Amino acid sequence: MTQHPERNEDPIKSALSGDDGIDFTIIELFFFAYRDFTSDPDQILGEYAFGRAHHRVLHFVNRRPGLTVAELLDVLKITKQSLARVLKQLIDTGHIVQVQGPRDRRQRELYPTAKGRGLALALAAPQSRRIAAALAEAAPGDRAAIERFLLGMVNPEQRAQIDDQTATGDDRRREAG
Amino acid sequence: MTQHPERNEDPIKSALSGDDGIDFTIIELFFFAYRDFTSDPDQILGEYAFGRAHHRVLHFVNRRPGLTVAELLDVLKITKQSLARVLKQLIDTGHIVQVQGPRDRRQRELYPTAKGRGLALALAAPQSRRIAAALAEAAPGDRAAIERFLLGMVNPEQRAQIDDQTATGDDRRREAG
DNA sequence: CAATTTATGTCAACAAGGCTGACATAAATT
DNA sequence: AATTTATGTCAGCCTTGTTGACATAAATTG
Repeated sequence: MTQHPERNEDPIKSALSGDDGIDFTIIELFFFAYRDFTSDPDQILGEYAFGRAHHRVLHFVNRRPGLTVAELLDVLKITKQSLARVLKQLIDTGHIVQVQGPRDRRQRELYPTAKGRGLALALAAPQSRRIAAALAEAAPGDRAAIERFLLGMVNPEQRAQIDDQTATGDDRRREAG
Repeated sequence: MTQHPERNEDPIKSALSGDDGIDFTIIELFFFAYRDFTSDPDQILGEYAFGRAHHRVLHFVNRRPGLTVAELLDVLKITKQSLARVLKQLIDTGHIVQVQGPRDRRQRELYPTAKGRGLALALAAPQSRRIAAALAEAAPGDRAAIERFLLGMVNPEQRAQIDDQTATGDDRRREAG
């Protein structure tokens, strides 16, 4: 009985902890890890007057060249208008080009240019280095466990999409890990 | 020689993949995992007209009751003004109370109220469930590997801060796997 | 062929939550 | 007494998300 009954306005002095049945350790680690992970490309983006929104668009256009605007909206889960602004800037600055869809000429297939590819690689490099450093201390087999965990954190409906994506010409080092 | 020399404006048709020396698999998994992880509390927050900024403040005030405004700014890595807006709302709605610092009376120690504690728990619950589900398929020892990895993703200077935090009355289940 | 649906683009307006810079106050420190 | 520190607050700006409405061209359907 360390806790007295308290009025609603009273300060609670005890820390919320894992004892409350909530996995605060991983909740918090995930928060800090992602915060620093996304901070890596920010300096580079600043030089181009771009933000994280540009980074995400550039990333997925490089990962899935030829994807349509509708597909990109679905991956990013943002609205058309939010995408339009940053996409326009990326096109105007020559990082991305639009190609009329071959089957359906209403569609606009999005491709990176050499410039866009270069920037995407430059942005991903420090993130990849951070990951490599974090994995350097890991035991063999940890990579697979970490990938399983991260995939398990994704909404089930979305997992197939990611599997497709990563299976399409992706990281062969997973096998060699 | 599948690639011809290209002009800068030409579309690049090949997908960026792990072959480029970048760990795109984990970069992307991390993106999707975090996106869905943060989406969990959003419905609840909507009912209170709160956003993720409120969630973060509420979370850390519950995890470290009595922390000062300056300490909170340091943890969140945002500016005083950004914090002021959401903190004021959380105080006005009775989720957080300020207590004059006992040693230094300029300081404002931040504490959750019963209401604020309740909301913090409600917000963390679906996130914890998601983590538990992702870990359910994991092998024994995977949790430790995942925690090491996530901690390894955090900037080294910040790690001590997190260690302190999670060591202070935190998740004992780490021992029990 | 005409009507409808679809993929995209665009305009206007708005909100959340970051940011900076400036200034005020009270309390601690020198 | 002067300075520094912790906090609060005002004004204004930017990015990136939102909604709703409308335009166009192309595909699809009746």
